[in-house]
Amino acid sequence: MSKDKPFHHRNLKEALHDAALSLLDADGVSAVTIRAVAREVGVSHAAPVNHYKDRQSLLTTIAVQQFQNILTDVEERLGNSSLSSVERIEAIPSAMLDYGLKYPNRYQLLWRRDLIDYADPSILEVTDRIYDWLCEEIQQTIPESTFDRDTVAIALWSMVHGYVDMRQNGMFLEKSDTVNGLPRQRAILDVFRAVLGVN
Amino acid sequence: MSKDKPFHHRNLKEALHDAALSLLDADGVSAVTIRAVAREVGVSHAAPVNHYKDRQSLLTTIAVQQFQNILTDVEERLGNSSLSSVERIEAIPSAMLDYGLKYPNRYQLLWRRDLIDYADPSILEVTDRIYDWLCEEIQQTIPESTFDRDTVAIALWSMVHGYVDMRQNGMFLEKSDTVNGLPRQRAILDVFRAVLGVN
DNA sequence: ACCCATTAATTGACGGTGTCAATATAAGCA
DNA sequence: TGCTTATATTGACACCGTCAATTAATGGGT
Repeated sequence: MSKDKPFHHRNLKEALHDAALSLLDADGVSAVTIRAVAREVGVSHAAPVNHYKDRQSLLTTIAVQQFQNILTDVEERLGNSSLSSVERIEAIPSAMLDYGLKYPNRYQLLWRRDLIDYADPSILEVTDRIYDWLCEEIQQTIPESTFDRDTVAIALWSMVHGYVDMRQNGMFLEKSDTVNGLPRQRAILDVFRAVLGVN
Repeated sequence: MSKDKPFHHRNLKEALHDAALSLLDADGVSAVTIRAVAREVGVSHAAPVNHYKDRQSLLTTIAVQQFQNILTDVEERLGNSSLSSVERIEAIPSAMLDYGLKYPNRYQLLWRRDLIDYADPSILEVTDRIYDWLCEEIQQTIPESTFDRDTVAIALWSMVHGYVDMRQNGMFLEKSDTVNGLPRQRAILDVFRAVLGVN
């Protein structure tokens, strides 16, 4: 051990969070162990307990922050006032698609109910806000649809999530990634435009 | 140790498979450990290695069998000749929905790429056959659609998978489980009927 | 400046896991 | 019978999460 390492780290909590995220991106969620994270930061194996009660607590904190990042991205997209109404509806699906394809390991973590605590109020809050945005935009565009508003929202989000998840599992791999010159994910969204009755 | 227990189990492989499935249903995939399964069958902790190379091998074998069960269910449904064309298309989504809601832990396992080996040829074969059924039925009903056949198939399967997965994660929980007197999953499928252009 | 309560980090232990090597046992066949 | 092979056991190793006991440093009150 280097003699100049101070006993107190001063901001170990953030350092642990960063190290965990880095391990997650590099080697998947199974690599994000309490001990590995501590090792990465250069601290003893039980040090993290002062900042994260247990592994679930650490992973839940990461998930909250990631959902928050997605929400921020969504709100940035919706801040662009030159969008068509259908583009506004697709802001959330597009954000999820982009995020999922860019950070596969993070995306996977977000839906691991055996690892993160969905009862955590802060995670409920941010996912609810994303969902509310989606419903809001749907309501704006199709105020009187043949379909219940929640049904459309759930169907749309489900489709996007299912696509990202299955694709990351290697499903549909033999199918070309592009169809009619467009990426598959674009075609998937086009399918949903038929539901919305807009082009 | 009971003295009458024979050294050789004669069909340990099937016994391990059964025990694993039982643990999976009861306590989730994290409870399906090599040692717990061996314990359940009453055999030493390293006995399973003779029949399953490692944990991934055991879980992959289970996943293959479960996908096979789903395929069998699908083919039984499609054997009913009194179905409308849209009902035929929905045979696979319905089968997945029913399976996912009935066996949440098994369903979760099917999509855990960190636990099962999707490169296994037998798993590719059975998922491909399910996918081919879906494409076949879509082609029968909408031979010339504005959408690529694979796109519709992927979109439909994605929507169903995403719905089951997110619902099991507690998402959409505050939304009523029924809409207009129909279960939510039925409403979701109705949304997709709009895409198919049929009622 | 000192003391002391509080916070933060270390060390060591416990039971659990997967996996491997060495060993023991039984089966099946020549 | 005896030999080969398949199958199961035992024991070890390196991980893991978590906890209790201990040590180190901080910071506020006197």
